[in-house]
Amino acid sequence: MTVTRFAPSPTGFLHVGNLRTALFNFLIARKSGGQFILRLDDTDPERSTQEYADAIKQDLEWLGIEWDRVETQSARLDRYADAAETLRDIGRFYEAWETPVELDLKRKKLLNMGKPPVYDRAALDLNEDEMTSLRAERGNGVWRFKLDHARINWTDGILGDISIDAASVSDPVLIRGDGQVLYTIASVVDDTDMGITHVVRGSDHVTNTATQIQIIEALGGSVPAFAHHSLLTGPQGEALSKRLGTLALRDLRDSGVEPLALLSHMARIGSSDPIELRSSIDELVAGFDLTRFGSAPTKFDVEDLYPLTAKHLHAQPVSAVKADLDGLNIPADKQDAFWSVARENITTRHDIATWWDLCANGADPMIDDEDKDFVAQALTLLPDAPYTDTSWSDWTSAVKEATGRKGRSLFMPLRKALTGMQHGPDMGQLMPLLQVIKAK
RNA sequence: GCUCCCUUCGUCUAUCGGUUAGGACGCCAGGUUUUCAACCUGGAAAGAGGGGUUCGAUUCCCCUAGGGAGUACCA
Repeated sequence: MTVTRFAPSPTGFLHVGNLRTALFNFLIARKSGGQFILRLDDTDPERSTQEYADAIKQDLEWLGIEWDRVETQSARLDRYADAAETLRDIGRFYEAWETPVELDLKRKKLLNMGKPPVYDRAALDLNEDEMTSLRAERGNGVWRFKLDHARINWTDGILGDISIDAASVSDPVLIRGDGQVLYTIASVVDDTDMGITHVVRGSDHVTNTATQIQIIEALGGSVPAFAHHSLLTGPQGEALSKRLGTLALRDLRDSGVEPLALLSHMARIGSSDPIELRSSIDELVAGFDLTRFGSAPTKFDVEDLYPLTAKHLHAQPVSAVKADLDGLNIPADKQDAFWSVARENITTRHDIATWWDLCANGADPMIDDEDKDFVAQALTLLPDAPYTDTSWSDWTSAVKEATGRKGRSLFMPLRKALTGMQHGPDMGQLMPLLQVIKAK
């Protein structure tokens, strides 16, 4: 059975980049009838918080991305200790005592010589006495996984055949000096234990994947299918990380982006399938195909979400916006009529209020100088509210009769006088809802 | 610096050596509409640069330029 996971660390709010990863894994699982696990990678106690963990769940729930179960790394520390023991037993794990400053120095030295900044494995040459004195002097060292210096190959679900020389990568630190287990091993132990079959993550992880493949093999696990999607960039191709502050899912929600608009966009952007608004998650699942995604960096423009949001809203029945309408104190008997005139003139739900304000409180008239007399004359022919379905046509017919104006020059000045705008809902339908005509 | 990935209309992309280089979104124009939207029709719009290989290169190879990522006792 297909088992996928989304493994955010609860150290911040989810943003569009995270969502893409979550959505891919979710869709793959759903499409094959498999399982989707939400895994909280909280091995870093200094940065992980319960608040962020809760926020992540809320954001996914808002979007309708449902997980089959939640796993938490902090509850699985004994499993990581077991794995560490195994690696020690088979001679693939070694302790090293260089301080961060020393490592930094070594890196710079190699860099200056034009060589890759790879850890030199000096700790491997330590004899028992040296190790004992280092331990006495500096306490516990870090534990590094001893890579097998061969090429690591895999066929990536998106990138195709990848080959990375293990010698170009440092032996990864798996356990810190203070004993804290690091992501690299926690992740592979979890993936193996949880039977993860497909790992889709950002291409910032390709090097991790190379080393993790060796760790999985060393631990006797089976290597899942890996796929690395391209990273999102801003509209100008700039790194998205610079703008992530404004691209948190909760900020998008607050600015009125609709879940299905966001989902429809994120599930297709970067693929050869057209980005179209889907009306349900099931539709998204049905049309999802990982092989259609390219590996080039993908430009993301938050503005693209609004046309989709508008389109989604235009198709919604009044029942879908009941809470919004109630919130504006729109009488129940007027909601149907109001929504049918308002929905095609809004981009987000926030815009609903503008139209209701027009209906309830009227608008400052917009009257061109050359239409002054015409509008004044017309207004004398306009009866007082309430209006009906035929009020607009009755009135405009009377005005036409009295003034001889017709067509656009007849209607537009009247629209502007009543609504203060030259565009908006169908006037015939709007009239019955207008409670105040300020121009009068 | 080193490693990996990448470069086709404004954007996301198709093309497995021979195409009028296709589609979608966006944009523009016309139609329709009292307005906007929607809808219909039409249109503009692309192979980073330079070398090869080949009868023929967007496609294969090399170089250059550019973009993204990694190079942590973060994830």
